[in-house]
Amino acid sequence: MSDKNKYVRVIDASHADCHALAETLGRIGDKWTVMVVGTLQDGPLRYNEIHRIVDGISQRMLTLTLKGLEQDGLVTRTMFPTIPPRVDYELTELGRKLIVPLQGLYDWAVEHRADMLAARGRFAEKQRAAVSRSSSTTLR
Amino acid sequence: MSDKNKYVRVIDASHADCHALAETLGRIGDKWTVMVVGTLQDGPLRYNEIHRIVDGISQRMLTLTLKGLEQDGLVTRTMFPTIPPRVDYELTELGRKLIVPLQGLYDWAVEHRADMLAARGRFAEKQRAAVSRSSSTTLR
DNA sequence: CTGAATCCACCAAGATACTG
DNA sequence: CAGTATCTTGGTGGATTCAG
Repeated sequence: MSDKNKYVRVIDASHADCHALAETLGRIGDKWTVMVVGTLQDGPLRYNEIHRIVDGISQRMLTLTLKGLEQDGLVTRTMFPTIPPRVDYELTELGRKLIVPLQGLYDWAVEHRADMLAARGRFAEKQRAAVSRSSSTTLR
Repeated sequence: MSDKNKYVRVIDASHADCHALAETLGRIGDKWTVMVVGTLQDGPLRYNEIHRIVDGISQRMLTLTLKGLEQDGLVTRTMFPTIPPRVDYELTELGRKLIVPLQGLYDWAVEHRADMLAARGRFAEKQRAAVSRSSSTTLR
């Protein structure tokens, strides 16, 4: 495990392995999954507790997101057949391990968000300049 | 910068900051972005070189993906006004920094993909069991 | 070669209402 | 409380064609 990284210079040797990363991002890279995982990192929560915390998510999307996470073994679903019913969701060991690389990405996002926004601004500027230049040449 | 992490226990303190991560994942978490970044990590490439390597991506999606990456300042676009035209794409410093956290996620994906597939199998099994149970109770 | 433009199919996701 | 069912819609992505 430790000697594995010695020979891995970058993301992967063959680009075929890159599909693994793309596949994983396809699962957790949607709009809600990481936020739900984020709310669960401090301990188990009930359905409506998550619903209140994430705020903005619809019942449908919360249900689908939780089902997807359960399907991938990232959270456990515990049902208490009481009245009223109670369902707890909790990160599994696998889910907690996911938080580590997610943390790395989070740090990157926080640290470089300003750079990205600045780049957006410069890009928009260049776009407007290019448009005005092409329109002036075509109109005359 | 170094003392910042001392007070960050997990992903974030307030859930509001979690939006930064969700926002970033929304940009790079699509089907093609990480694969394009992966192909560019070894050096600059031309449009058609990327097109051949990524294989499966349409011209439209490649163009849109590259434009998005350029917009966010993750790649640079260099145009040579020759005939035939030639355009090089290269990771910026910001883009190369992104590879580090991406590597972490990649390692997680490779290491735990088997676990996820196993969890999928167990989930499908439980689903089928639940369906057959409910159908047998309703039919009798 | 490097795109842009157009058309189209699919589905992800929101709103709403209903159920056990 | 914890979902499911249904409808609707905006956007995403693929195929194809055109252009500089």
